Order: sequence, then C-alpha cells, then structure tokens
Amino acid sequence: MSRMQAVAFLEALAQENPAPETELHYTDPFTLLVAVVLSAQTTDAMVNKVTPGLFAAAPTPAAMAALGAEGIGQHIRRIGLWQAKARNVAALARMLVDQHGGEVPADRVALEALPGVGRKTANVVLNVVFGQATMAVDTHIFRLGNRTGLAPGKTVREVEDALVKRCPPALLRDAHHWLILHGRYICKARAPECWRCGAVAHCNYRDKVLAAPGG
DNA sequence: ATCCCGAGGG
DNA sequence: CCCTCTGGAT
Repeated sequence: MSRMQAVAFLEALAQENPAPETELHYTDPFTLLVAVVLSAQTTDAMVNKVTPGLFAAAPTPAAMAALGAEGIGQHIRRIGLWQAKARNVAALARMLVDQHGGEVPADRVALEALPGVGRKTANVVLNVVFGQATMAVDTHIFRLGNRTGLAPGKTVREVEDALVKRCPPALLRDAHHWLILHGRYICKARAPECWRCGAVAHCNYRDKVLAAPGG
C-alpha cells in the first residue's frame, strides 16, 4: 500500500465507529492508566462493569494505595486475571505516590517501570494523555496492519513504527482506539466483514479474501 | 476449542 | 523464544 493509500485508508477508518459502547470508562490520567491495566486479556465491557465502583472507592493514587490489593480485589473479582491486577494496581498506585508526586509520569521508562504496565499500556497513556506520537499495537492492529498492507511487520515494533510514520498527526491521537475497534468488529481474525468496512476502496484485502478458496 | 485493547518471567 | 495467569464470549 502506498503512502497516499495509507493516509486515505486511515482517514476513512477515523470516520468509522464500529462499536462506540466499548470505550473504556475513565475520567483522568490515573483512572485511564488503571482502566488500561485492568483490560489486559479481558474485554472492555467486563472492565467497564467494575471500574465505576472501583473509581468511586478510590479515585486517586493515594486512595487506591490505601485501598490496597485486598480492597481492590473486592471490586474487580469479576474480570480475568483479577488477582495479579489487584496486586499490580495497588503497587502501581503506591509507586505513583512515593516516586511521582501522585501524578502519572509522562515518560516511557517511568511508565514501564510501573507494575502491570508494559509497552502497549505505556503507549496508550503517552498517546491519549500526553499527545505523544505513539501507537499501541495489540493483536487486532498487528493483524490488520499486515493483512491490509497498511503497516506490515513481523514484530509489534515494526508495525508500531510503520503506523506512527504513516498516520497523519491530526489522526494520531486515539488512532489506536479506532484501529482496534475496526480490527475487533470488522477486519476480524476470522470472517472479516469487508462489506461494511469504510475503507474497502483503499485496501485490496477484500480481493484476496474473495480469491481465497472458500472465502 | 480459541481468543482477548498484555505483562512478567524463564 | 516459550509459558502462565483469569474469566467470558463465540
């Protein structure tokens, strides 16, 4: 896919809204960070069931640290990996209070040093909160980037770099969010629904699907 | 059975 | 690179 095509592809996807109800619930940098940490290997809908109660009980790093792993666990028992997440969020909140003045750091190294925060979560925070030119690549975006030719790469880093280079600055913020939704609901791993893709005109994957046996 | 808006550890 | 942690949806 040429750069011109890639930009047209991204602009078309930015207009799309496959599933608005699946946005993560948060109100500030800290709750965004926690919501993203909680979302690992679990659906956003499930996370949204527990975050209102959790954030009502502990809206700040200090309150979250005080709530502790036990208290946090009481609120998030319904989501996957909740035991490890409760421990991580408690420790993470404690680190924010002790080492970062109760604020979410605007630095990749500091973010990734927080328990439960890896490259993907750090990229979401850097992009959404601090407006940095980063892309959070998950399995959906990795697949979409390769299959459409938008951002080819054999590693997550390669796909990430390709997307940052090709995405117009105006679209960069939150681009990972609508790319994920597109990958989750339209450009699906199995049975992709090209007929309701807003960017079919800028992608030849539909032709490949139709040409494939049984496609 | 397989996968998920992953991270951490071996 | 591999594996495990978790629950829910498909």
